[in-house]
Amino acid sequence: MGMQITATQRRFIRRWGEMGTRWGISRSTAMVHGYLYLCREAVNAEDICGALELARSNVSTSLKELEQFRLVERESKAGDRRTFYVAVADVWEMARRILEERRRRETEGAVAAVNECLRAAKDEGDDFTATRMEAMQELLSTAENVADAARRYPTSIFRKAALMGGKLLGLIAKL
Amino acid sequence: MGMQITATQRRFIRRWGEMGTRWGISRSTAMVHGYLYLCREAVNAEDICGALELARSNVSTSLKELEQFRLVERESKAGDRRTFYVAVADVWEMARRILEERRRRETEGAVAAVNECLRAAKDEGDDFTATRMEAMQELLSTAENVADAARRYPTSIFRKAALMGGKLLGLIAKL
DNA sequence: TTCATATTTCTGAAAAGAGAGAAATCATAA
DNA sequence: TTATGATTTCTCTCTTTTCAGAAATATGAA
Repeated sequence: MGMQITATQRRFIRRWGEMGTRWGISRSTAMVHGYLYLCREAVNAEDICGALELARSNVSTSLKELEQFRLVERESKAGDRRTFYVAVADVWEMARRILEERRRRETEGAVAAVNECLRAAKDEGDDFTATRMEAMQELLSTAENVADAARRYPTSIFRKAALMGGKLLGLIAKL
Repeated sequence: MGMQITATQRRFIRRWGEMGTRWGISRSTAMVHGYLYLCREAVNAEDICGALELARSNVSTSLKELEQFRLVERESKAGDRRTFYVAVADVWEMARRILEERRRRETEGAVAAVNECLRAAKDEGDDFTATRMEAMQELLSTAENVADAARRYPTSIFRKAALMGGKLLGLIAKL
């Protein structure tokens, strides 16, 4: 008994899928996420196929990716061998997890790679190049440190910080 | 007289290009940027072609995209009709501009689209859907507000904030 | 204006990515 | 353990993106 979606929900999901493509997430994956976000209770993969008219395999792959992002959670019902899925409902937690996973994918190995080049440039006595690479290196590792620190705090802080917006920046400026 | 690149620089540029693809920037575009970042002085398009072995057209398109990101600036030399290019040298300013342009591309029109769906859901009396869409809407518009605020502050603040890292979050937690 | 050269846009081919369906694997009730 | 059905992986096709080369356009000196 999968949720049958209304035209409005379909429109939202389609939009969400469209946005996903611009975020480096496949359209199907983002649509599956959009659907789950609009579901009241956990649904199984078959339900998703029915509602979104996607191939079963595609839904499977999408769910796997969403689990990597930690945007959906599995659930099992007694006497039912199928897996059910729910989306993280809190949008701030959602945003945080998306950003965290993206950061991970996008800077994975970068620090090490730049470091390697940096050492080579230094060995060759190419000061200018070394300086530039050093700056890049500092940026990348700071980004990693910030992400690490961020992981240790509850979502509520980010919500607070975001809602303070400019005021917070003004505060920092005075430090 | 374009700069001839060393093996180390080539390695760095190749890496940078690779990273670019994960950031939704084409390999060539990221490579052109990497090259400019390692240049001491402004270079022209032909130089870039020579150093990176890319088609002239490709370099042209890449430079145009980099200008959209505001990562490179044009320069003209007296008695030379060609255009010369330099990359923004400060990595923090660079990061800020990349994030700003990405944010713009990735949330462009999203608030309006979600708002439209939200109104429809409300009209239909679908409270659950409306609530979820409202939350999403709040998130997206807050993101836009933060970005707007961020644009008004100098780069130095972000560097400061990033280097404070976890300490800053701890501070906010106490507010 | 004309010529020479710098730059951009157009076009098509090659590479990468997405997604459907089939085949294989895995898990659980009996 | 076996049978049944859920899930994942594989493969092939279709779509999208990237990028080289050609054609068109723009710019500036004479």
